Parts: sequence; structure tokens; C-alpha cells
Amino acid sequence: MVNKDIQEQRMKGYFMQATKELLKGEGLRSINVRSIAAQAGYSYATLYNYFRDVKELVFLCVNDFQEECAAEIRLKVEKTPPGQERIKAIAKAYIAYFVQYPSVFNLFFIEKLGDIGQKQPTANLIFTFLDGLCADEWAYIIQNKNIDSKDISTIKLQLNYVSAGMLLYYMNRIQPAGYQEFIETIDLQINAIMSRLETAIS
Amino acid sequence: MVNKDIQEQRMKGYFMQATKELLKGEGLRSINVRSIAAQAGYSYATLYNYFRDVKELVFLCVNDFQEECAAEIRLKVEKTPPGQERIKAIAKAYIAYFVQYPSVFNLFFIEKLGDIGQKQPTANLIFTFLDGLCADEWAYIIQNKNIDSKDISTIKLQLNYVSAGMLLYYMNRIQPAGYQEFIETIDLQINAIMSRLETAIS
DNA sequence: TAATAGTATTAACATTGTTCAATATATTTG
DNA sequence: CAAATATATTGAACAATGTTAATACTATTA
Repeated sequence: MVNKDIQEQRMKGYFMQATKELLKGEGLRSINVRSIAAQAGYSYATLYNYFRDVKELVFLCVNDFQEECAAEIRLKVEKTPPGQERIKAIAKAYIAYFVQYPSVFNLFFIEKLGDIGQKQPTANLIFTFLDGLCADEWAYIIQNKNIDSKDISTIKLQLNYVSAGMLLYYMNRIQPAGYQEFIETIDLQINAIMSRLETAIS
Repeated sequence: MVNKDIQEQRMKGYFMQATKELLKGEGLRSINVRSIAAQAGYSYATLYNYFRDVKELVFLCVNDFQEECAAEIRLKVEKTPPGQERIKAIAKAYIAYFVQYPSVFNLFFIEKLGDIGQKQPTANLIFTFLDGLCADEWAYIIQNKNIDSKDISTIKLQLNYVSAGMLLYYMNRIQPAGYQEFIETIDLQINAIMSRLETAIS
């Protein structure tokens, strides 16, 4: 019965690959059961032999995008000094990734998770993503500075919330209106949040 | 030709009223051209004589919801002392309104504005809404304390971004998982942001 | 090789946004 | 006031989409 599992995984992989290609290429607009199936080289009905519905398929891609995003970020911030500065760099790269791939932003933050099932785990994955990316850096800071852990978790949350908020306004409401202005706002906001580390040292 | 304008405005009003009723009642899920028209007592095709498409109609409701929201908030914060404390209260009431009416949240933050046209004005209205609600209080603070206006605009933005981010995560990603916990997080975050006023006094 | 189980596909349905020609209504004019 | 004209309203129809169910196909096994 192992063959069956392998084949099933392979089939799921084909559809997921197709979904990811469409998402990153044509965008969320263009993706629907028929286009995914066409890209995968199957009929649209075949999809339903492997996924409960199209939402399940689409949300299964979250993992892969997170890995891709994490890899891109790691590369980008390599040369930044660890700790506070690298956290800033990670947050900026995190935001930049979603600006580069608007449909991934939509998938992560906008698209409604359908029925129950894998609901909470996926939602949690998304919520803790930025924190996970910064985990080493926070550990580094805790080791080298003497800061109340309450303050740290407030700052972590603030970074996460401000990032999501800025992305939401920029992607969905074109605010600020230009990319340059957006970048400046990111810089300002992230610096403001991280500067609390100084005043929080006890 | 004035009669014609009056009649047209009246018709628009019927459809907008129907849309608002459905939005606040059944939610965004249940609203579509046919249900709106039925609620208004017309055929779905009639709608297209007054609005370019359904998106235009739906986004025209933003104004009314903002007024309703502003009225609710004003009532709620009346007894709070002006200045810093009232800003906190306004921000909390602002968030609470969207939690109470999830489809208004969707309309304001999630729903894609269609083609160009009234795009930017509506987006701007939404972005500056919280700032507008707090305008008097900020004026009060500037009068009574000596604070760099740069710092104030950073704090304003932060309040706006964190509010949007918290709402986004709570409404779309169930994070935090419980309402009580959500309220506590709001409190924590808003206090943290507003406490910067103290350190910013020059 | 024939029966069976599993897989893939086509056909079909429901829902939605939108357009358009036909119908009903209102307004103007002789 | 009645005919002619303009306007408003409407149901029919189309396209796109998600989903299901019956049918065709393929591979396994007795």
C-alpha cells in the first residue's frame, strides 16, 4: 500500500506546484480550479480526488512559500550584524517579500481559511512566522543585554502588528501612495519600535 | 432637470440602504447583486442603471459606516478625560466597532477596490479615519505638552498600523484565539505606543 | 485473459456578475 | 386628450467559477 501513498503524494505535488506557479506568475486573480488543473496537466475534476476543495490546496502552499521566503531573507541579511540591526533587516526583507509577491500576501493575510480542519495550525504558522525568523536574534539580544522579557514580547508583537498593518494599507489601500514613501515609512516605524529596546534596558 | 437628480439620488439611496442592511445583518458573504436588489425591491438589472458595478455601490457605503462608527465612538469616550487617555479609548472603540461588524471590517480593509475612479479618495478616507477621530485630542496634547511633531506623527502612524494589524490577525487569522486575550493584547499594545509620549516630551 | 478496484474525465448544476433587447412607464407634443 | 417619444425596469441570456455524479479508462490480480 506504500505505492499508493507515494503516487498520491506525487499527484498532490503536481497540483501544488501548478498552484504555486500560477500564484507567483499570474496572481491570485487568475487561479481557479480549471487553470490549476490545466497547469498540472489534469482535468479540473481530478483535483477533487486529492483535495477536499480548492482552499485546502491553496493553503497547503503556505509552507512552501514560507520556506522560500525564509531562504530569501537569510541570504539578504547575512551581512547585517546580529541582534537589533539584523532584526530590522529581517523585518524589512519580510515586508519586501510580500510586496514582491502580492498573491502570497493575499494568501497569508487576506484569503479566508475555509472550514475548520487545518484552520488553526495554518493561521498560527502565519502569525508566528516573523517571530520565528527573528528567534536567533532575540536570543542574542537577551544574552547580551538585560531586558525584561515582558518588554521583549511587547516589542515582538508590535513589530508583527505594524508590519501586517503597513502591508495591509499598502497592498490593499495604496497607502502610502508611492513605493519610495512606503520604504521610508517602514524604516521610520521599525526604527521607532526597535528603539524601545534602549529605553527598556534595566 | 433637478427632479431627475433627486430621483436618481433616491434610487441610489434605496440600493445603498439595502446594501447596508445586508452587510450588517447577513454579512458580506450573503451580499450579491440579486440579494441587494431584492432587499431594495427592484430587479438586479436595475442596479446597473445607477451604479457602474456592484463594487461601486458597496464602497459608497463606506461614508455612512464611518459616520455611524464615529457617532458610536463619540458616545463611548465622552466621559474619558481628553488627551492621551481619550485617544486610547478611541482606538479601542474603533477596533471594537470592526469586531462587532466584521463585514464592515472587510469592506474597509480587505475588499479590493475595483478599477480606478473613486479608488484613491475612498482609500484615503479609510486610512485617515482613525487620525480624524483623534484629531481634537492630538491638538489638545500639542497645546498642553511640548512634543516634537515628528514624534507625534510617528505615534499616530503606529497607532493606525498596529490597530489594522491586530484587527487583520484577529479577524482573518483568529490570533489571538480568544476575545478576552485579544482585548488584553489591544490594551498592552496601545499603552505601549502611547507611553512613548512621555519619553518624547522635550 | 477477464473481473475488479481505483483513477481520470466529461457532463451537468448552482451561483454569481454583467449585458441587452424587450417591455412597461412617464413625458412631451400636436 | 391621444399619439409619439424618451426613459426606466425587467427577464433572458452569457460567461466564469466551484463542485458533484455518472461514465470511461487503466492497472492489478485471480
